[in-house]
Amino acid sequence: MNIGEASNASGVSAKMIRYYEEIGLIRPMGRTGNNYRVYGEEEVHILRFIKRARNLGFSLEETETLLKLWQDKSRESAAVKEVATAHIGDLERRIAEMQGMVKTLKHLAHCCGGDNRPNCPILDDLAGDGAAAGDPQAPAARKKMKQNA
Amino acid sequence: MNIGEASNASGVSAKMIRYYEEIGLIRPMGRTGNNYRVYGEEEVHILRFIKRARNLGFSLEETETLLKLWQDKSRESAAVKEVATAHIGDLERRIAEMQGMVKTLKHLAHCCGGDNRPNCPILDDLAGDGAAAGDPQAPAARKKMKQNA
DNA sequence: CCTTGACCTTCCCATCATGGGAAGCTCCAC
DNA sequence: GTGGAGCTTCCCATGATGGGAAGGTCAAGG
Repeated sequence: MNIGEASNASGVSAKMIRYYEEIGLIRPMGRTGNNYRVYGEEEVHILRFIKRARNLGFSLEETETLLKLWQDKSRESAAVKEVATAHIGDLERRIAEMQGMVKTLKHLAHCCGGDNRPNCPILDDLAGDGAAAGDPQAPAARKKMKQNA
Repeated sequence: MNIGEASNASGVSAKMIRYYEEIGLIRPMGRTGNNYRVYGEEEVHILRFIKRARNLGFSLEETETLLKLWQDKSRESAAVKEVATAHIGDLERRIAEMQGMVKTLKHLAHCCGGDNRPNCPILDDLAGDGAAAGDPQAPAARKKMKQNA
């Protein structure tokens, strides 16, 4: 099987298959005399595993961990569950963050006339005219900062 | 005001302030004799606007649009609302996608013993042993593909 | 005066996962 | 043998941000 067929069979683009090989996520494939990579059913299975993990939002690093666990017949399912649970937590954090944005935005959009007049509570909020809800944190190290305003 | 003070006052890192200038999001600042950038209250206000927009998840491109609308006193609030509404839609799409992942993952994690035995439904799912839910789409163009399996 | 160190400058590189595209092969069918 | 689809490698781009080096500047304190 050439890379294109492996791609079709797995749903992973040829570009990504080569990339996964490059970063060591999958083993370098054997080559035919013409220097084409050769794939078998097992490789396709692995690629589908990766694809599925990516579809569930796992990073390539997490995917690698899962892949190794999958191939380790003496794994403990607790290890797998831990990766999954951490990922769930991560997703939920991001979801909550985005939901906060949506909530604020919906409120602002609701208050905005959306007509041909310039007056707009959305811009007012962004400009800080109302009480802005957001971390009022300065980002940089800010260790000593000269205070010579 | 130097860049560090503007950073502290706005919550935008100095690095990002320079970057925003580079990509044209903010106008190049005047320099003092020592080649330091100089900021005033107005610039800090703009930076806070940007910061707030970023906190609400707007891309820099959207932020630029909003910034221009903010500075355009003859804008129509409909234009602002449109940007916000589109962004809300985008966020909701992403939230839904992630919620789908969470739902699947929680189910799988729930079914996983999480003990010292190797047997694991999470890996089984990733390996495609069950009916996998995910787009069964091949990614690449796949226009002609030789089919000589 | 000189040192120290906090600040500024520019420039390059890294992230994360993916795609685009060029240049140059091979292979197959016609 | 020709055309075109497929393969190879290599470089570049994305979006937004951070890290860090190399070097200039400024202010305070010895």
